[in-house]
Amino acid sequence: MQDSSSRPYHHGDLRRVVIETALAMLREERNWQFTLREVARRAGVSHGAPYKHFPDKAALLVELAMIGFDRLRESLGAAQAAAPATLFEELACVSRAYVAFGVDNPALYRLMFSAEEGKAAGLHLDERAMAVFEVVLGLLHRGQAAGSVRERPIEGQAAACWGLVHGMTMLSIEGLLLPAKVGPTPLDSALGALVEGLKNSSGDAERPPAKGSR
Amino acid sequence: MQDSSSRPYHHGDLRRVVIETALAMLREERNWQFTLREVARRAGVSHGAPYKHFPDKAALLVELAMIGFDRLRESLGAAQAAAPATLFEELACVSRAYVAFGVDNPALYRLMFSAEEGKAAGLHLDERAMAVFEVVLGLLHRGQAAGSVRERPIEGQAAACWGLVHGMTMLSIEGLLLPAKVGPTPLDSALGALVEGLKNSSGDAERPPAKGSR
DNA sequence: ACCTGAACACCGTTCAAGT
DNA sequence: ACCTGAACACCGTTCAAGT
Repeated sequence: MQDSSSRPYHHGDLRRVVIETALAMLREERNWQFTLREVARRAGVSHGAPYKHFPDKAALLVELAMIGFDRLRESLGAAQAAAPATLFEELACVSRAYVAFGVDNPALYRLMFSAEEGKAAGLHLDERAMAVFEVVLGLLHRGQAAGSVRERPIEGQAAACWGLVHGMTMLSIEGLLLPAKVGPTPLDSALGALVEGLKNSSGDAERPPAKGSR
Repeated sequence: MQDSSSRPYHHGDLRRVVIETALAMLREERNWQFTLREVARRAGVSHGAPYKHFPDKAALLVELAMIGFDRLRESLGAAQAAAPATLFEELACVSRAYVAFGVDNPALYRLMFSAEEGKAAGLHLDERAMAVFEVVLGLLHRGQAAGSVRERPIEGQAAACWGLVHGMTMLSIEGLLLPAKVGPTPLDSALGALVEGLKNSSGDAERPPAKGSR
């Protein structure tokens, strides 16, 4: 803050600049296949400079993915705060916010789920992903406590929610949910069906699902 | 067939060889980021040769994706043929076959949903994807005719199934369905919840979903 | 008609050298 | 401590030239 103008170029904090430039490029394209050299070009540094702050291009990608998960979780939190009282309405709001995040940030969202590393970068990435998962988990947990969600192992139901919403997001991004084929509001239809399955439908909740359990 | 041994090298039908080499490489790695030059190397031709059969690397990728969709649809068909009588058991079998296909062919599966073209290549790719979607659609259609699937717009419910199964497949491939977090059989749990929502549950099927319809 | 090999413009990554 | 610029090995793509 003090002498930030003393050396306007030769860059005070690359790293932040690199990250923000990359995020901007992800916002512009729908592929996350940007080139490290162009990031450097846009940031106004030589193409070797980023290597003082990231060991790898992969390391930068992991960093971006983690930021993406953080932002997604924030989006979900905001949607949750603004949601109506009913638990299933809340679930619907959060789901819509999730899909909207993916559709608004297709390149970033796809990058988040392209891992291909995770090993060398430790499990920090998976941790961030799990933070998103736990939003759903907490929601269903409250629902179960309140008696509106049926009494089944909760992780399976949370996985169902995540899977459904993630799947709808990816299909939307890929442009595969053509209204002609899939109806005007596929997400709401899908949520409707799933909610019907999660709901503790007035009495017959204790009955085991089927006869051929085995 | 006739004089296939007259020129054993200098390649009778590259194109098929290129495609099969690429498929083999997709089977070995979990990224679809193979290099065209290595395909040529493995096929024993110069790196320029493939360009006589594919205008682009992207064109080869589209071709591979179409093959992938065809194989997926075949897998689903086989699972359907071997499935038990109940419609929801059939749905479960098909779903399990779907996820298994993705988990067994992670690179190919991810390639199939990486489009990024679709424009120049015409809509042939989307057509193949829709053939997969229509397996689900047909299944639910029969279920509705038999009265076991509730009377809602069927495309939305089919979209729900596709979204759920696609999402579970991708999360599985990405290794994000950790048993510790998600339970031992997340797919079955998820299917259970969804099926509960699709089912025409003995009488109360005609009731509209909620009061705040608007 | 099909394939080769040099060529071009580009990458990711490294490393001595500058400040 | 941080950045530059040449260098290396590699790509995708093109194109004259071979058979």
